[in-house]
Amino acid sequence: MKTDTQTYRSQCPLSIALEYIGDKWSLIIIRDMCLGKSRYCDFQNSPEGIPTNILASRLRELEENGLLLKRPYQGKPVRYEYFLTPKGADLLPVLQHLVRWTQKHVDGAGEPPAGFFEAKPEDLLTMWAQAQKTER
Amino acid sequence: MKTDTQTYRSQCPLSIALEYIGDKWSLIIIRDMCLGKSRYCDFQNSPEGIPTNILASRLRELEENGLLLKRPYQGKPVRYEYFLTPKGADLLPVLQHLVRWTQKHVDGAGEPPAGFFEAKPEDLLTMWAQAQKTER
DNA sequence: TCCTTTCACTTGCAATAAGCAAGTGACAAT
DNA sequence: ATTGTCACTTGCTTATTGCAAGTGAAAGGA
Repeated sequence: MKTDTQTYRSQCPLSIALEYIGDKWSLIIIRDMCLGKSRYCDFQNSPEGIPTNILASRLRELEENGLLLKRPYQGKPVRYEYFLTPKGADLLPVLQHLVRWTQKHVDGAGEPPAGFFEAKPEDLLTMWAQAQKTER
Repeated sequence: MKTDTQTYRSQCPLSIALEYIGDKWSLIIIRDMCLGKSRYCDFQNSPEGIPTNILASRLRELEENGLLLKRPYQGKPVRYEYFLTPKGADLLPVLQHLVRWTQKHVDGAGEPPAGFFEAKPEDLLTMWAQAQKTER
């Protein structure tokens, strides 16, 4: 979770992954970003209804952990937009399998948007690529 | 989660999946079962050190939700062993992608056992197949 | 017989996290 | 001057975690 001398509960790569995204909300935010959402209020308006204080703390954690970046899209009042890093975007295959799993095993689940299963992590990095450019 | 008139926080298949396994421990137990563990004390002895009360409640939930079954392997004192149903075993691809993700993005993560990435959900159903047979 | 162990849990309790409602500060629009 | 929006923060209540200890049934040994 932290950057150095991190103390994971075990070295198991699965367990480590769960320390990053093993909760009820982190992957919901990642999903929203995969679907093109990028602002605080976009995340708030998702049907699951994430509490606003939890949203703020999750965005902070995900950023600290390198899964997403935020940058201001306007000054005065500063407003941020969030976008996925490669580390965050690489969770897309996990989301895709979870969606498949639900569709196979749970009745009454909804459909993902068209093209969801065909998407690749690289497709999600437009914003990240821009940020890399402007950084030089 | 429940069997009828279930009330998920949304119809999104990802969100529903997280209501089944979106916490820090459920997938750890599923992982252990994928690795051939089947008894309470096996799960307890895993390096992550799951608290025993949480283990008991997770096993109960996972069984209620149809991801695993338990059956006595001895009477007097009754002792149970747990094994995956197809619904539980089908989470293996999710575990595999999470492991890959950690290996790619997190330094110092351990290696999964040999053959882990080649395994398929069907390979995990020996016990389940037996249970189906003895049921008739 | 009595004592010690093991297994699979349960119980009690303190600490942490989640969830709800309301508030805040910067600005824009009316 | 008032209202509204956005991106949060604060306060508080409830729920979940995590730790330690306890329980009951039986097996094994002295």
